[in-house]
Amino acid sequence: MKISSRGEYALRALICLGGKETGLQSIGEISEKTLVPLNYLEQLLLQLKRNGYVQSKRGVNGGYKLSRDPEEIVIGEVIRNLEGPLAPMGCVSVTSYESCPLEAGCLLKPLWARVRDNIAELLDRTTLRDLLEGNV
Amino acid sequence: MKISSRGEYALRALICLGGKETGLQSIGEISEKTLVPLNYLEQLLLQLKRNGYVQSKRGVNGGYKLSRDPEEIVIGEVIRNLEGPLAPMGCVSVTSYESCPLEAGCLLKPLWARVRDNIAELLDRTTLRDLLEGNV
DNA sequence: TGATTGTCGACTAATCTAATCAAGTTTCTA
DNA sequence: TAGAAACTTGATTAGATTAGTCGACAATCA
Repeated sequence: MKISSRGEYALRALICLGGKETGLQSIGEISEKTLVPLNYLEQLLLQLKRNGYVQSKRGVNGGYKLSRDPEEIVIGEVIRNLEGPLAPMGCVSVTSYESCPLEAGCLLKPLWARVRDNIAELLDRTTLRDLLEGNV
Repeated sequence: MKISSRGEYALRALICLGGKETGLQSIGEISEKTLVPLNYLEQLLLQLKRNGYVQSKRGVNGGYKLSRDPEEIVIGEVIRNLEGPLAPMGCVSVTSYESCPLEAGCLLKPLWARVRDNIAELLDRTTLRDLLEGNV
C-alpha cells in the first residue's frame, strides 16, 4: 500500500512552491530544498505543468511557480495524476475500473471499496493550503 | 496505493478455506475456486502455514484447512504478513519505520499518518469472519 | 552573442511481481 | 509394500515498474 516517490516528490515540490517565496524558483533551488534529484524533478514539474498546477518561465532568472491558489489544489487529484488511481484494486476504482472474473460473489470487494473510500475521502478534502497551514 | 496479488490471493484462499466445506481442501481445489495459479498458490499457502493461519496434511486426501477460528484471523495482520506494512510511507510505519532526512519539519508526514491510521483501523478491526458473513 | 534556464525524448540499472519448474519428502490406500 | 497423491523447498525467470540519468534543443535576457 505504498505511495511511490513520484507522488511524494511532486507534493514536496508543490509545497516548496507554495511557501513564502513569492517569485519564481528554479528547478535547482527546488531540488535542493526538497532533496529530489534534479533530473527527476524536471520530469515531475513538467507533468505538474501539463496538469495545470504550475507555470514556468525560461531563460535567466526563470523558474516555476504555482498557477493556482493552494486551496484549489486537491491532494487526491495530484496523486491520481502522478501515480494513478487511489483504489487498492481495479475492481473498486472509480477513475479506472477493471473487471475481475470473481467479482460477482466476491467477499473481498466490499472491503477494498471501503479502503478506497477512506483514502479518497481523506485525500480529496485535503488541499495544498491545508498542508501548508498544517491543517491535517 | 495498490494491494499486490499476494495479499489478494492469500485472502481468497483463506475465504475459500473458511467456506462451507469443513474438511481438508487440496491446493488443486483451492486453485480452481480462487483462480490463483496452482504453483503460486502453493507458495502463499506455505507462508500462511508458517504464520499459523492454516494447517496442512500430506498424502492422499490431504490438503489445507484453517487452524484458527475465522474471527481470530485479522485481515490487517494477514496483509502485513504477506506484503509488508500498511503505511503508505516508511516515515509513518508502526511496524517498520524508516527515517527520512526531511522528517523534522515535513508537512506531508501528518497526512501520510492519517492515511495509515485510516487503513490500519479498518483492516485491523475486520476479521475473516466479517468477510465470510458479508459484514463489511 | 552567450550564459542561463526550461523542454523533450530516449535510455538504463535495479527492484519487484507474478509466476514457473524441478526435485524432493511424506502419507495414504490398495 | 508399492505407488500415487499431496505437500515442501529452492531455484529460476519474463515482464513490468520505479527511480533515475543523459544529451540535445529551445527560449530568454543581460
